[in-house]
Amino acid sequence: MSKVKPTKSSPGTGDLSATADRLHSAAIHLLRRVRKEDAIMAEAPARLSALSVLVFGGPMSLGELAAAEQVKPPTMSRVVAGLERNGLVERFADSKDARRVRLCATARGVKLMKQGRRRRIQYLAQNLKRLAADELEGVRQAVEILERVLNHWK
Amino acid sequence: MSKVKPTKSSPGTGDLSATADRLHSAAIHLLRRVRKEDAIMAEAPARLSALSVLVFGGPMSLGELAAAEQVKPPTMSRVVAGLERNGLVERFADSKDARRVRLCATARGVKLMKQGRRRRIQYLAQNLKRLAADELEGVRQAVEILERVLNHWK
DNA sequence: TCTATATTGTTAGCATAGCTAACAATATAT
DNA sequence: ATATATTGTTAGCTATGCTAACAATATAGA
Repeated sequence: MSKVKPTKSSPGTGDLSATADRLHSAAIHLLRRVRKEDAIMAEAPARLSALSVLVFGGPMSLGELAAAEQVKPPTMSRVVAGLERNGLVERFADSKDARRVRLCATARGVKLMKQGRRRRIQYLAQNLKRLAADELEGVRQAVEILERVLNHWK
Repeated sequence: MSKVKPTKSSPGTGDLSATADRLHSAAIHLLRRVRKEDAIMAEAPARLSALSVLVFGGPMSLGELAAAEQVKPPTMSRVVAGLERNGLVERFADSKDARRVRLCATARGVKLMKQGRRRRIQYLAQNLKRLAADELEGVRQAVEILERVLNHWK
């Protein structure tokens, strides 16, 4: 996008602006690519993301899952309905509170996530080949930084 | 997320898998946050992204814009229709080829993009404050690496 | 030239995914 | 016992992705 020449000392506003824009744009395009790969799994991105939380985070209620995915309950309600229809998630009654629903990934759901993981390995490995080892390390560190920032976001 | 124990030899596979997953997840959550900010502008993400390409890349045809945004022409057709309805983009006839449409950002469209940029500066600046200068630099370099990878993606 | 093919963009129709508003069912507090 | 709060669903809106089918225009070939 913008050709920001390393403007002198202070990591200045212009630099930050460019980084913000480019990070935004990179995220958009990265997700578009990954979506094309995930299409083979016949599950849409929001579903895969929610399923991932259930598989790696363990069973939880609908509200908790919605909070984890930062969407409103009605949205998650429909996402879960789709996952349930496809046999990837099961609902159980909460013994303590009849309003709540306990959501669990099924064996098939877990299997699908593992397949997706394998697919992403292949996909990324194929496309990160031209990266030097230290560049890959740079990406890895940046992801950690981003996670930290996102977790403490205001 | 996943507890991938570094499975045997090849230095990368488990690590690469985790990086892939976390990068994917970080991108999803980053966009969700940014979308909440952009909501104030009353323009949806795909529109802002397309408008950004027009503002910073100059006028182009619908097909070119679709290619730049990696979506199919019908999708971009509707995105542009929305931008046009809101007075952010104008269409002009191509003098050489009556099938083609020349898309231009209006003054209002340019202004909106600049406001959005300013907003993102504030937004990111606010949330990157706790990053050390070298961490911020790390993010910046990682964005460059990602851009390069995305540009040469297969 | 006339005709066949290719390109460019639109429209229609489908699915996913976000939202708010309004509701039912259940828990909790007064 | 009644009022209020919480949890989740349903209905209905918008936006964004897709494919298929079409119209309009350009281009290539007989």
